[in-house]
Amino acid sequence: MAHTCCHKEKVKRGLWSPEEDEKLINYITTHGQGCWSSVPKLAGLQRCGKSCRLRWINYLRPDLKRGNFSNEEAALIIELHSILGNRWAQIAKHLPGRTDNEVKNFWNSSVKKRILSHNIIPSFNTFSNVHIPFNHYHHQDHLYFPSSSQNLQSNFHIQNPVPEIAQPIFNPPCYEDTCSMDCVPLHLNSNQENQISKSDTTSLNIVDKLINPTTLIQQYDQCHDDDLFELEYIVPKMSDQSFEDYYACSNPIELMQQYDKCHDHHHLVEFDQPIVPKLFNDQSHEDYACSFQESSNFEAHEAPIKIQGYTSSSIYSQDHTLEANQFNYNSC
DNA sequence: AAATTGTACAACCGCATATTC
DNA sequence: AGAATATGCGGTTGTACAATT
Repeated sequence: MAHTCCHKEKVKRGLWSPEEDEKLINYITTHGQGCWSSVPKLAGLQRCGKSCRLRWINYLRPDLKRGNFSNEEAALIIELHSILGNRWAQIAKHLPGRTDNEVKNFWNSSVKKRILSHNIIPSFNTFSNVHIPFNHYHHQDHLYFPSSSQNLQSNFHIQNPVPEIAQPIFNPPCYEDTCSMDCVPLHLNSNQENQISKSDTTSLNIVDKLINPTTLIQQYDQCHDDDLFELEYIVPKMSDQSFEDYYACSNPIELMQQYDKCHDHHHLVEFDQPIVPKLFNDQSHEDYACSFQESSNFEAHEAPIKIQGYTSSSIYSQDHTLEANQFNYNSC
């Protein structure tokens, strides 16, 4: 069935011929990108507008890089995928000259295959010791926590997911070395701080949204020997980070404007988007901790919190429950 | 050499959201 | 305001080619 944009026309489908490509290139280079639904008629193509758009964006655009992915690109895709999940378009925005389709195909062929065959998440080192030029992306776009609907487990079709309730095997050095969360340096203004400190329910909700320690440890126990891919959600470890180590989840221009407004670092609350940790160069999977998908849902006004005294040891209490007074909230 | 299987990636489909009328 | 249309996205399929049997 034809798309709505071309229901009146008889449309060709399948692979594009060189002649069709030429017509489309000629039209777009002459007239620019506009209303795709009118392109087929104007360009003399028996294709639907949607197909023309896809062909241009994914194949004919002059700024496309094409060719094999470099090790740096591969590592960046893996890194971004651990944060963004299957949001290929978002990932592709960080890879100049690459399309969402290309990234998706690359993931589904090369990376996924590697994961399934080795039962690991390929780390940067898997694709050689590359230096990820994150500074290049610092102000160009935004990063998000994983969405609630997407996670590694569903992406990889894991056969034996970590069970909801598992018998924890406590091994203190392991947590301290690999999974510590000494500080979650988010930011809060005084009003918000008061609101939170006056409401245990609210503060606990926020903490719970950020981290569910019991499940974190249980899951980590299940797979801390390089099977980190089995963790439900992998996020950068948050420890001893300053504002400089964070991105705000806004669009790049907005981010820069907001950053300019408050680069004295004392008015971060003016950011109206959640703030997330910046990815570091040379991070390995050891630099990651597990978090719940709900972490993506915390609201901007909830984000500016600082939690101190929150170590991986302390979160492992005997009855596996959290007490509100385990946390100190400090404005920044 | 032919048939089969595997792989990469181009293209399509359906859906959600945005925009226009 | 709501319907119609356009756009963008992610999942999936189709196809060409390579590798294997």
